[in-house]
Amino acid sequence: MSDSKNAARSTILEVARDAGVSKTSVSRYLGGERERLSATLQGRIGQSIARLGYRPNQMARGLKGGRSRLLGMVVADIRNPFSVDVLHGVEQACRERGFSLLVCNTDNDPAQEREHLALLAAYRVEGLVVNAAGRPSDELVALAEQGTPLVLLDRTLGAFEADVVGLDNARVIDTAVDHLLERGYRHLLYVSEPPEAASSRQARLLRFHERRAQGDFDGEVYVQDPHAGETREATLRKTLATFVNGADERPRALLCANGNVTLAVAHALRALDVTLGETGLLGIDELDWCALAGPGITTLAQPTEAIGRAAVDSLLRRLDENPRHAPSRRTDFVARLIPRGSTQRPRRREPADGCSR
Amino acid sequence: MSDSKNAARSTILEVARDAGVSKTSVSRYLGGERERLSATLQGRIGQSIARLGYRPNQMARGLKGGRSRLLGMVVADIRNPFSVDVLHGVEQACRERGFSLLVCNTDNDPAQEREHLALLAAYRVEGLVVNAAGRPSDELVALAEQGTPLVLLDRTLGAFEADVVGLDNARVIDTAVDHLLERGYRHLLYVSEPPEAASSRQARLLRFHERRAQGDFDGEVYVQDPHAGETREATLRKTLATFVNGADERPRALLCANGNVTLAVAHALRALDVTLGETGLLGIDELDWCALAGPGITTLAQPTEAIGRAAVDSLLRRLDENPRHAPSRRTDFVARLIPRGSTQRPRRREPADGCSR
DNA sequence: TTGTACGCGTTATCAC
DNA sequence: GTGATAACGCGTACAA
Repeated sequence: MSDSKNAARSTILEVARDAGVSKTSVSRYLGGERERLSATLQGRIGQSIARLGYRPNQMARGLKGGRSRLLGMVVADIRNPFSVDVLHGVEQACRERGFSLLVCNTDNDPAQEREHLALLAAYRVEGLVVNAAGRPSDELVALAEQGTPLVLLDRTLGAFEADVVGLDNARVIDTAVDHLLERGYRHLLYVSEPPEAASSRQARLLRFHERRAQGDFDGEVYVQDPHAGETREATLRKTLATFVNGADERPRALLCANGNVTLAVAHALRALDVTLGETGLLGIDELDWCALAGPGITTLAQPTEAIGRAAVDSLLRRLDENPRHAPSRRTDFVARLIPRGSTQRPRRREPADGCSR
Repeated sequence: MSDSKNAARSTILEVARDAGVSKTSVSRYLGGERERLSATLQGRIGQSIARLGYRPNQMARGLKGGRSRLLGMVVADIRNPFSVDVLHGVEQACRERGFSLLVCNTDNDPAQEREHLALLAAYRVEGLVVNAAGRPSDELVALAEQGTPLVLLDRTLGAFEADVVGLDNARVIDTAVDHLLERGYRHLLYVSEPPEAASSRQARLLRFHERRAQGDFDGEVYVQDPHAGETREATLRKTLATFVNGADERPRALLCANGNVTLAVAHALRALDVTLGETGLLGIDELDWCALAGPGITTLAQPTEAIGRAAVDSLLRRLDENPRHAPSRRTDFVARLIPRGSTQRPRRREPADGCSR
């Protein structure tokens, strides 16, 4: 359109000169005080801005007012669809509230987490959404002590004081167990990733133990090998084989603690040629493909986007508060059951037919 | 450890005072000129930094030197696993090269793309990895003209001059078609999202047309309804039903242009109770669950992380170049075939057995 | 209604 | 070796 030269970034001063006004007027024009300027000036300034393709420098802006308009998010595993969905919610909420989001992925590595937190601190983010692995790092504690509002996603961090947004973990286990019992399964194997690393895993596991203690069903627990690779797959497969082919007569079902586990278990069961439904399978976390595997995998869907939005809400609320050290809040969500074929026991029990669908 | 008060962020000046030195010395200490300081000073400064928990303000840093050490990435759809994998590669490469990454998701919305680009410009990112939807926005052109190095991911943008990193689209179609032909399929349906929005889609589609013109097989093309929802599913299902149950005797196969299409097609085929393998299915893009659906879905896996890293490499290389307007480079990658059951035609052809596996 | 002057935290350029 | 001082681009009292 205009003859925008291949010039470098222009500054507010250049705009001012071009329009024949002072920096202040330009600044006001940009800062929402447009009404206080005469129509003449507004026109001239607007023109100059357009002609020069001027963009205010957010760095300088943040430097002055101390408000970076930046929020940070630390994600433990960006390749986990659940995390991405939550991230998506966080992102949208940020945009709506006029903040930008700096996203960091730690790949579940404490070292990377430290590094990223330092970075976010360096950019003076005004708040932080953290989906952390393991114990709170020093960096995180330091940030909290400096008064940076913090929201923990999904996992609490020991005695660490901070707002938490996540699932009602006891309730999700209850829903899962109830569904399985209702469908007639009486011998359950709960498969989880190592619970040490995340409080939500602990909470779910704990509840499973509690329910088992009530005596409605036989219950076992298998904690996955933390080291990825062939070995893990093999051990899982072996464990599942033992469970599935167990001697007892009670209908058996698997309960997967999260989406990753569901994926791994589904692979293992497939390798073992297990018929889903006959052996029950229920996974926490809904995934794109759950309807596609065998007769469909029953899941408990978390309201992922809502969780993300709630995290931002919680953050901004705290940003507005004066006594920054108000008691920490906890926001719990409830998962929604999506019943599919994997928890539908076959009517007749005639194993003669080799057909596995 | 130390008595870190709940104080606000400390500045370089405070550190200087605390250590009884000048800001300059502190700045040198941090800026890699540590050797030029006496051991005494180094000690004092180090202590003070630790005691005050000092972190340099990246905003101020960027303001002065003009180097934000920030790279930007615009992702068209963060919920697409392919995008996330590439992002993961970009992220790692950034870290290794000492840059931070500002990630923006546009949800394929040009308005959001504009907004995000403006934001990235405001933060003075030194380079941009763009996975854009549709035509180049003014914002993008403006950024390019200002000399911000740009790398386009997967899609070129018309006549727009910029480095491009992506797949060799002709080759991936060749590999796909060759595999299907080799497996005996002779009637192919190519399913794609609307090609207008992305050059890579166009390139693949074009190549499919070219191959069909060679006469080795019957070929049809179905372009998905761009509007998501029930209607799209229904039309897709109907189209596939017509194709699969077609009168001709030639073995039929579906070729899906990308991961999203594969997912949609898999759902539709399932609803239609189509036996995979008998009707072939091959998808571009590898997904977590491809081994789980029916007999497994054959895919062509893109080297996603490598693509991400290559994008950053290309970016940084251009950052170092003096004649910023060097001819634009193109980096092409090759997809890897992962054969599974969905392209394995059954040996015997006895439709009497109702078993679908 | 408009302009001047200062400070935000940092680095770079000088002097000492 | 070390330290004062001037930018960097912007917002904002304050003065006019």
